[in-house]
Amino acid sequence: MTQDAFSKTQITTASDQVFVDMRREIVEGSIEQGSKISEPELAKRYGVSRATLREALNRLESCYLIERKANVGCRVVALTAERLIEVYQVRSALEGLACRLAADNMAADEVQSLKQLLNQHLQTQRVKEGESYYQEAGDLDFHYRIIKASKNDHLIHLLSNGLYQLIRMYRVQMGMVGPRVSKAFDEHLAIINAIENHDGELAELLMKRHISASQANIQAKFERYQSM
Amino acid sequence: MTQDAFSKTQITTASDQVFVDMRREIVEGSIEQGSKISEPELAKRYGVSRATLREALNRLESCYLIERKANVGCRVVALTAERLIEVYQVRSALEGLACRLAADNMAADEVQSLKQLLNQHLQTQRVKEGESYYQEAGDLDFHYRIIKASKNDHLIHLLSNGLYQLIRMYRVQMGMVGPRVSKAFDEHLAIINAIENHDGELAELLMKRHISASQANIQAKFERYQSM
DNA sequence: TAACCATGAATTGTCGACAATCTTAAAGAA
DNA sequence: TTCTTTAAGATTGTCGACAATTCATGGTTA
Repeated sequence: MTQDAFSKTQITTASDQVFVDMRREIVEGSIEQGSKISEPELAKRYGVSRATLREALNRLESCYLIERKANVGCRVVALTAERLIEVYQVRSALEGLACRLAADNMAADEVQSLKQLLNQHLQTQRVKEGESYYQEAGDLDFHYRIIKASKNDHLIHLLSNGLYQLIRMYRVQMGMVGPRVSKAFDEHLAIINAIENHDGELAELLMKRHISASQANIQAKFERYQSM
Repeated sequence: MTQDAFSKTQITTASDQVFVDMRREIVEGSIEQGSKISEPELAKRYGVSRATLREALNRLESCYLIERKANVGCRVVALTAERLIEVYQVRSALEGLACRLAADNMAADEVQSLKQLLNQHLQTQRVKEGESYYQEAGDLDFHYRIIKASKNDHLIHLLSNGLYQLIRMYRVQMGMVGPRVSKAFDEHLAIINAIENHDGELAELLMKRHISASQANIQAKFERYQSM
């Protein structure tokens, strides 16, 4: 079944629940990056059998949060500078594409709704000065809307189920809060304008730059983090 | 474990074997596209338990060859025109990126080796006139080398484990053999030249065009196929 | 007739136990 | 000492059975 990263999807089975729980714990760092995973231990902790746990592990592997080796076991993905660059290169290409498609497809009222969302975020931001949660959530929300507007289901799945948890893991564990708030807002605005004008080429370019800026930001933080 | 789509990776476990076997059968159409999958039936057929089979099913889902619904079951992916377009849009973006990175990274001797491979394919092509297998394999080989030359492991995984089996499925089941042989060869050559000159921008552009041409080709075939 | 509800069959999800493999640590040889 | 070998322990892979859910069939009612 397709587990969406953003909207709350229906959780029907026990392995669904374990998957969602573990995903959160890994992204937030409760389960440490790079650490070995013991199946018997985790199965006991979540109160399920190993079969159920392994089902969840398989899905976590699909979204790149853990790595498996046959007859050896699972390990939580390790956050490295190299991987960060790799992931952002892919993200840039895919979200650039999504943005171009959105510019082609998005109807006028959808654009208006997106603009409204952005203004709303700005207001919330002003009120809750310094509070980082809203920024992160707002940013995610903005990107997710554009991704969905691409109307390309395969692309949507690839980004929201495949890449975004890993990206979030870097951001959360690096404690991304930051001075990029207002700048990011301007960039978002420029992207919306390009989409509104159905200028796919420009929208793609702007999105790629926006993501590059985000990468530079997090990368700097990562290097500072590693030198400690 | 990471199952590579091209190079023959070590098969250690029973579910590995089932995964590889089923993958081939799905891609080649022995297991019909869109058909429902019965776990008990297939488990018996492959001579393994359901647990082992389900492990394989999970991996097949990761490379987009089957789709699961909770408490309902699995279904082989259905080949549709819409999905074909979606997949090729993603492929274009990702392989364009790979090609650009390859142009940045590839050493002179690697480029030479790739050129040699291409010439070799041309010769084989001339000898085995009309035989399509070599063309298909040659094309795959060429693309795979460039993908690997990107040196971006995440991208490599995404393409070779994620997208290529699905693309192959379309190509195989549409019976792609065809008049694009010599044209594709010229396009490949132009791409290599751009890479050799470390002109990443051009290499990316040419690769995207090459893939677009390939898409147009298979799409036409698909529409002809569907109208029958 | 058509729509709706039981009931049973079949399928998927989950469990605990066994087999195969890897890891660790101790014992022995160079 | 250091490297190799071996045996015990622990971990993963696989199996068959049970529980929960869905699907198909037939019967009932409007």
